[in-house]
Amino acid sequence: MSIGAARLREESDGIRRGCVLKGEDPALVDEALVVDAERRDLLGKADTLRNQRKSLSDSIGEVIKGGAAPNGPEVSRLREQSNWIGAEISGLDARLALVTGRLDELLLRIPNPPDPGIPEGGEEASLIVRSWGDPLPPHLEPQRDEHEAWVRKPHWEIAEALGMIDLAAGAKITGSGFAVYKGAGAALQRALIDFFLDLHTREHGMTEIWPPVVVNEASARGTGQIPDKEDQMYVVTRDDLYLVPTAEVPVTNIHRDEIIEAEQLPVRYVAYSPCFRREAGAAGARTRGILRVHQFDKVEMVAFEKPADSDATLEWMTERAETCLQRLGLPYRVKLMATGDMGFTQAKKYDLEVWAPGVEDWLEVSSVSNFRDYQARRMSIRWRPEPGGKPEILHTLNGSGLALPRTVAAILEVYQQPDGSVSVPEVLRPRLGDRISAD
RNA sequence: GGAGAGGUCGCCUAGAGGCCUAGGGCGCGGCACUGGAAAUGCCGUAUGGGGAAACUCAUCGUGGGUUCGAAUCCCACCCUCUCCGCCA
Repeated sequence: MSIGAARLREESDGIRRGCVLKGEDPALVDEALVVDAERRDLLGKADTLRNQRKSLSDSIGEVIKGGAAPNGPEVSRLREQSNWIGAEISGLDARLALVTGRLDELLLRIPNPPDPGIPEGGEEASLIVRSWGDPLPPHLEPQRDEHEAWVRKPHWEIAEALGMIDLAAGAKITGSGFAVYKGAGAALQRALIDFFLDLHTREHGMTEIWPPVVVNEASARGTGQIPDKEDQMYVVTRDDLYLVPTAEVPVTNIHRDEIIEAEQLPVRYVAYSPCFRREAGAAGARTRGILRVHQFDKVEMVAFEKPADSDATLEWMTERAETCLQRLGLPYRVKLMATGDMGFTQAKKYDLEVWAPGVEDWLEVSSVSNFRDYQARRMSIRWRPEPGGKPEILHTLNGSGLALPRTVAAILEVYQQPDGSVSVPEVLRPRLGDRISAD
């Protein structure tokens, strides 16, 4: 994904400022402008030469049709001229390929400018915009319930006691960071996926997608996993395929290189998929248990919108993710990410953090982003504002709704009971029964 | 995996080195005819790049090659269909 060359020329000041806000070097913009100018210059020259060669070729045809010998002096003279122009074109093409490659490379390093009005700064500047539910204030007696005076356990202890998650088995089968879900643990996964998909399709009107979880290079490139986050992905080298790190990759690529008619918009998908992430170098207290694993499950929302609608859709999509947590009765807060705290490719992003009273921490369970035209440009996903009119790049958004492991962690910690069992959130009871207990 | 056929404009199809700046049909849009419509006729109808514009360049699955010149010939790959093999 990237800024387009045309936009670079038209909005260079804003893009420079975006670089500063996201901690990138604004000089990239000027460098890219220079390379772009060179590219257009070369393009013009090569086009003119091609035009000349075409005329020459045509006249060779004419002359031969007029009776000249194909190997006679007249034809040979024209052929020679054409060859000479051809050599020039080859030279220009070679330089053009070089310059275009250089431009692409520069454009890829220019971040999507943040929307106006987003708090400036790093993580500390990110803003809690609202919260829901009533978590125990972490700074007051976090580990004790004042009525029953029992110690809240972290989810890995609960899960182990109830035989729901077997990390050791996962490590044996595959390696560290792969979990085996068992019994009620497995059923909980299935129930949550089912619940989220039903909610988003039946009540939120999204279209369910069940995508491939292995994708080709073009798809990985389309959503920007290549070259940006290559180290994050598992690669099937024998077939040049990639295990998806999120359903965003296959689902967004559904419409790569397509023009969507205005009346089809908005297109809103929801997809469950397992997600595979190498998480190279990640380890530590906040990754314990199932908080950060190499394979996890997630239900992802993906939207294709008219540019004028993407602001509203970001809010809508965030609320749809919040609905998941509300129905599950899990207290959470919504964080508006500051300019330096969001990713390279997002224009605006909200994180949903659920309160996990056992580990006394806020866990990120959803991230909802508006990419504006940044992602769609690279994938050439367009829409047609006027029937028969010129296609324009549309806007894409996506958001988790929700990621399972941390949701499971929060459910276990919030709904744990003094006797070691876990009561099942109301909405899951039709699928799971009232209670998960050891026997 | 093996053998064969094929991938051309939104869809169907013509096209077999220069007449392709890709023809025809369907669909779609406009206009004419009409009281209104059907039918009919005329015109228009891909995408991207460059250019103020006129215009120009690229793209006939993708990438290479041959040639003065490639939708057309050669090579590799991808995809679809049929048959065979294998198989949840």
